[in-house]
Amino acid sequence: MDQGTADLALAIGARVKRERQARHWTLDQLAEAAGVSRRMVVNVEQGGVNPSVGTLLRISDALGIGLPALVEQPQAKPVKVTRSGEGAVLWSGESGGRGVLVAGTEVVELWDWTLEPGDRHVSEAHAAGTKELLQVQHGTITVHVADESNTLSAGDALAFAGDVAHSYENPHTQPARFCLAVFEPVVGTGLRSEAGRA
Amino acid sequence: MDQGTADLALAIGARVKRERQARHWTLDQLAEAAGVSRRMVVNVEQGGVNPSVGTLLRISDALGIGLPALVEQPQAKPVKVTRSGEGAVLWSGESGGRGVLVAGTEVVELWDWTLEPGDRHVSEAHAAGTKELLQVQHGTITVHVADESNTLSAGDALAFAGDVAHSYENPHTQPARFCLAVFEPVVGTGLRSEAGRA
DNA sequence: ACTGGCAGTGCAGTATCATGCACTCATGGA
DNA sequence: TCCATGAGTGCATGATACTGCACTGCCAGT
Repeated sequence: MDQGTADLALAIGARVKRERQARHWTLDQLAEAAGVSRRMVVNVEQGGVNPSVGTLLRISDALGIGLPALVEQPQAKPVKVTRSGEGAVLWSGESGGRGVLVAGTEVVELWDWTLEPGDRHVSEAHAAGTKELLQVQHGTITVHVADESNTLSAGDALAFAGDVAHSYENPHTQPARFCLAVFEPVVGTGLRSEAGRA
Repeated sequence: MDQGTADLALAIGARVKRERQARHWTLDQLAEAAGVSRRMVVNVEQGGVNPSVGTLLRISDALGIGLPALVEQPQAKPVKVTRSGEGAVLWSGESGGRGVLVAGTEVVELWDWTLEPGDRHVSEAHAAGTKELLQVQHGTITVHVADESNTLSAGDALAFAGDVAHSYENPHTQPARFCLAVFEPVVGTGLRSEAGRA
């Protein structure tokens, strides 16, 4: 392993370890979630090996971060100004479904959504960097994110980037309810570092 | 090599070949510039192998494009589904209550908490700036933050700073359940970068 | 002391990445 | 026709990524 590869391996390892610990995951949990051996997770975290992209892909997948983010060389990123995001909008469907903002601070919001059968809520893309996390409490909903649709039943959860157009839909015959956490990065004041296109 | 890895290998190969041909380089030229064997360049271009990051680093270096640009997934999938029962259990009480991480990204986590009668979970103070938002789905819980205690019933919600010691408790006779969103600001070394969205 | 649970190491075995060489095939120019 | 150049293949070989297991050390709880 040459010098450049060794540096990269160390940087990757530091990121993996950091992300794993931020989630309070053990080595075993990450290993199982990623489908690689625990031994390999240790090796990668310590930068002691030159892993294949397949291995890194599985790890980055399990962590929910992009592979490019994992392999970025440590260097200053260009600062990108993001557009202003629209405020959260209360919504109600014609069948009685509604989205209610139940708690919020400047950067995080927690919503309680009820979708009656047939209800559908379409959301514009939010500010860049917005993340949404939801978990279904009962019923079944379908979430569309960027050409992709995911059907979720009670207990299922979903994490996705809210900076693309997305929608929630209840195409079934039973009412559905889910909680939704939205994180919008602060724009205007803070500098937000975004991975720049090379 | 699994399916995801194979797809990625093909995408990488296509990019390498395109970049090489755009420069009117022969296989030998790229191989020598990158310091890898010509045989390996061919294999990578055809997506027939699962190369190590070291190899890809040398190739991306020779081509003058960044490694992240090479490994970007064709259609980035910033969506992660957690199926019911798949979440990592952070805490479980002796009566059967538990806290399960159902969805999370780098900065936000969504938890599904169940507190059986008598259950009590005490949390250390998190990093400065941490915010927690929760809403009770059913039952009644008492949340202690700093010196203050709040009793919440179904539908009630609470937002508070998580950077002080706090605890969740169910001193009643019915099981309780609530969803909890945690936002942890990143105060680290500045190593963190945001995943570039494709 | 005696349990877990987690982080990390050591080692043997297997899969495969990666190399070097020899070869075919196609193109094009003298 | 002969020769040169570049793309791509088949194969034997060495290096190492990756796995699984056993093990140590550490810490918290009882």
